[in-house]
Amino acid sequence: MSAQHEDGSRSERKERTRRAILDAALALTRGTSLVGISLRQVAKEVGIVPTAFYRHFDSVESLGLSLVDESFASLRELLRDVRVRAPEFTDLIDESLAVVAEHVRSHPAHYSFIARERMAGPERVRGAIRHEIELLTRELAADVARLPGTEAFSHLHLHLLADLIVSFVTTMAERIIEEPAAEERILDDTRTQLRMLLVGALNWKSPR
Amino acid sequence: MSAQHEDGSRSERKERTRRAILDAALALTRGTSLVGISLRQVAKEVGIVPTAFYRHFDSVESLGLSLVDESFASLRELLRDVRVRAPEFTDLIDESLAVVAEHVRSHPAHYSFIARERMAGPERVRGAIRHEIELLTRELAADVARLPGTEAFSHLHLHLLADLIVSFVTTMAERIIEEPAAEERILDDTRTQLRMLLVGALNWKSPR
DNA sequence: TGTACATCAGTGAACGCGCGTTCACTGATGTAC
DNA sequence: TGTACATCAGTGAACGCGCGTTCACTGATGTAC
Repeated sequence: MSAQHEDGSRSERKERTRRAILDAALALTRGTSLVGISLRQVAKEVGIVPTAFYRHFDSVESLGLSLVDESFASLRELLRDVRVRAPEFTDLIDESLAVVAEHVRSHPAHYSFIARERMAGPERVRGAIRHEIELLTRELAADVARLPGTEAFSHLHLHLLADLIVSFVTTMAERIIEEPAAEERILDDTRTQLRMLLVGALNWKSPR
Repeated sequence: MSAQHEDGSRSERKERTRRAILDAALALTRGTSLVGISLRQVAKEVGIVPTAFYRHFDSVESLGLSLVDESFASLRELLRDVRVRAPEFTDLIDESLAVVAEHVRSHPAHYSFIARERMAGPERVRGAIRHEIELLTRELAADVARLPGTEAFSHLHLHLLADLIVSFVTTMAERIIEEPAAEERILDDTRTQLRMLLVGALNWKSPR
């Protein structure tokens, strides 16, 4: 009856419990924040005794830091996908957004976790998210620099454009998560907005 | 020594306590969320006994709804300011942003409250914020429709442009709150980004 | 292959603490006459 | 203006509950010989 009677080696079973803890935290924070849930709620959801939690994480906060790592691993995967597939796109904006929407659909918990904890999470979690977004923006700026039409952009302006795109995609992801049934409309709207933006940006020349 | 010995009529003193509760909640949620604080913490901060809280609010959640009302009253005031002063602006973007920055500086707690609770607050608080943002976006769309250069915009595209501007200003406000010392740089960056956007939007013609 | 021992994920009792909420109360302020 | 009563913001004791964390433990799995 006890957990020890399940399949797998000891380390496999430990990893499975760790996974269950991470998933339980993602589920429980839906509609609240890490600061609004307890270690005991997580343990109960997983089906372990509260003290067993400490075999995997020091605290709910350090569990949160692991979720930040995971979520950004999935975002990097997204960026890699777009980068690899971009050369074959006939409409860069349209098809890039479709890839984003697909990722949001397959990792909704990660995207909404980041959206929530970015502003309201424990201090160290907020710091980790801020840092990861900064890295991601820099990666994206390097990608944008390879697009035709951006030759006249200064380093700063490339960064600002990348930053704009990140905030667009963030907003779109938040909206899809909030109202998944409206995904198509949200995609249409964001596409229009990005076109509005890029028509401007690509006619732009950095001063001096 | 007791609270009853302070100045003012009974209703004035009640209002003063109510104000102190609202302010205490704004202070305590800095860096967390309404879901991360307790009624007892608020009462302790104000200097009243926990049960006295109920003379003013049913729960921390309904206190949150009052804070949403307050915060959006301050945002509407901002919008009115910009609207009234816009005709005399020589540079619309530049001077509108300066007004926003000024408001963020004078009501930082309200802006950061909205930024935090928008994604992570109690369900009804999130709903109230979503609703207020929708109303604000509609107001802004009506303002934008009066600008020269927007004649070719459809109703939907006016709304999308207004929505873009709201998300820009939101992002800028979040950044100023996060790093008040960098206000000047953040303003410069946002100004550039808005120009990038508006150069595009004003060259835009709504299809059909 | 079998045995003896080490490891360690998960258990369960116990702790002191802060929580939201109830209730009957106090005493200054407000009001009616 | 003075008196008698009503109102009501704030008090303080009490409640049962879930919290994070400690500790000694159990017993299946892993390892060394």
